Amino acid sequence: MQQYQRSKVCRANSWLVVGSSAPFVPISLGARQTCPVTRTEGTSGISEVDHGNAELLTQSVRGWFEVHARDLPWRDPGTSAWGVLISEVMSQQTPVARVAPAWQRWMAQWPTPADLAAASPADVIRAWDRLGYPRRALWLREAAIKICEDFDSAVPSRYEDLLTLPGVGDYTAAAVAAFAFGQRVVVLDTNVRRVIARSVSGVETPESASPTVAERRLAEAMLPIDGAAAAHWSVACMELGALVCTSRSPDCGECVLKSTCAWVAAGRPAAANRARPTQRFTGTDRQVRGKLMAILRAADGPVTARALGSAWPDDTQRMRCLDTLIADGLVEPLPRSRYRLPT
DNA sequence: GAATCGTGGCT
DNA sequence: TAGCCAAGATT
Repeated sequence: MQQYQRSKVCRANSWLVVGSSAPFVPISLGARQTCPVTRTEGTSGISEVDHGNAELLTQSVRGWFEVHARDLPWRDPGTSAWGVLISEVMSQQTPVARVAPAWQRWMAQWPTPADLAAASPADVIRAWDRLGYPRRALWLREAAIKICEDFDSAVPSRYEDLLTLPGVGDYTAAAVAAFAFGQRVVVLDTNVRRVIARSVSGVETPESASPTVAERRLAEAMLPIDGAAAAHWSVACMELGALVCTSRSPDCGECVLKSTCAWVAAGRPAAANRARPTQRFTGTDRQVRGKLMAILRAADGPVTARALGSAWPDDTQRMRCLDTLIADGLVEPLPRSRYRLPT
């Protein structure tokens, strides 16, 4: 039998109410009375958000974070907005543990946007080392130049301005606005999406590949009113997703939300198998590009086409990859079939 | 929406 | 072992 909890509609957030004429049902059969959200039957819209219970959830995670947060270098209170931006871009699709030492070296070399704006592409590509996706290093340099030209050499604080920087998308713009400037913005990364999907919506993983409008509304409804508190919740939620509520093997027994988690209450049902094309890496252009870049990074000066031949035996694929690297601005072609990192 | 874009650790 | 996964952005 279902126990309905009729959540209170906060008048200040009444715009969140969607389809309020439909009957209320709990978000899942196992949802406890502390589940902060109910849905309207037959829709995916949010009916109501119980802000009291949402606050309990966010407070729990924030309290956990205060005890278990990793000691990452950019979490030093003295870190500049520039440092935050660098940490966020470096952390895109790259494990944080691998980012930390690179971030420290990077910040020592280019402590301000103006410093990086004066660097050469070759310098930033080498400093990027093996973080992966080296285009991010070029975008960061271009962002530094734009910051100097359009924003008086200071990292902009507005989400909309941050979005104009190359390599800065929704997540990174929101993360900088929140973590560097204490603004109340929804920070929806893969960790936050997973934690909310499980603890509130009762499903193992978010349904869609990219955040939906419904997800944003839900995340917005759960966001603490105060900007600093909202940012603290976001970073704490990300940390919980990274350390406890992980994608592959969540440690529910040690989770602060175990007693209120909708997914745990439902018996941790597995997500429906959606046949994703298993993305292999071996033999792809990405691997070849990586090998070519590794040779160019290690070389002091220009490299011959013959030297690059050792990267990959397939001439056609190797040359195709070299062309795309040139098109991306990661490689500079020279006369007599020689190549180098762009100066 | 789907494809593309590095790298290395973990299971 | 081979696949999965990691603080996404761009085209």
